Amino acid sequence: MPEGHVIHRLAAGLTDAFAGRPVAVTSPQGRFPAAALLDGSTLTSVEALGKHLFLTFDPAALVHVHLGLIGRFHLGPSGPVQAAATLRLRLDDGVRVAELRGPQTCELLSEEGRRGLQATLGPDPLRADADPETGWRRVSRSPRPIASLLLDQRVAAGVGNIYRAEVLFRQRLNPAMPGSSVSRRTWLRVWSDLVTLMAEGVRTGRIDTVRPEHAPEATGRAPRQDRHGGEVYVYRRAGLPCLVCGRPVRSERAEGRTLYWCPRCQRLR
DNA sequence: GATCTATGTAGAT
DNA sequence: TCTACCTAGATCG
Repeated sequence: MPEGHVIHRLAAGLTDAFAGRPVAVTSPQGRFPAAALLDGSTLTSVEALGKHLFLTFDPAALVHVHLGLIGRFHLGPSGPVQAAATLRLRLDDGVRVAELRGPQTCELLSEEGRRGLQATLGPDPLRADADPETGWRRVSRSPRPIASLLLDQRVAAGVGNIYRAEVLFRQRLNPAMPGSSVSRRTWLRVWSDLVTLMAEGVRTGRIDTVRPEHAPEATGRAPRQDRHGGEVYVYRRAGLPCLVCGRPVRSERAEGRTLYWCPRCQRLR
């Protein structure tokens, strides 16, 4: 489930498990040869920025991980290596292990490389240092639809397809509305909702966006049928009745991603 | 067991 | 706009 909340949870989990401790670093599948250089060094900190994860080691080294669509980083008790052919990176302190499989990126990064990457990312709703005005400048100057802008990591780093669909629904925004038509006040409402929803996602490890008054048990409407790990209004609910108005949720493929919305609750105004 | 699909992104066309 | 990446859970038969 690699939206930003997952990466922040991972950073916290890895920090809890390993920070300040020397770790055995290996790449059982061999596709991260730099593991040998890091082996035995101390993991000093783990930080999340949007969907990117940064592991800092002492002696000085920085590992950059991006899970992509299918990557997994699993934490568990120490034990023998299993399924080595897919195991890109393994951290082991003798008590706990962290195992990375299928990432889009796992690389050593220089400080300069990190700065360059950071420059491509907008504010992260899960970070205290985030400035929503940076995202607003990009939104307000763009003719692109707000649905497209929300997936742009320069607008809001860490937002993925689920949070996009859900925040647009919760704010009753039509996905096609051009960024330049979105008022600053509306953008700040969207931002504030993302901060709330994503922080809750970090806390629980799930994406739950349905307000109590719209929960199926409160309204008697059919519950979500897709098991992706949380209760949502529109994501992957195409054809099912909207939890608020009962109209069928619509979906459309755009820019390679599926967008979900309620044609009634999210009318273009 | 085979097949399908996905919460993402880069690079080719 | 399309495809590759290449894991794993859900679904199909």
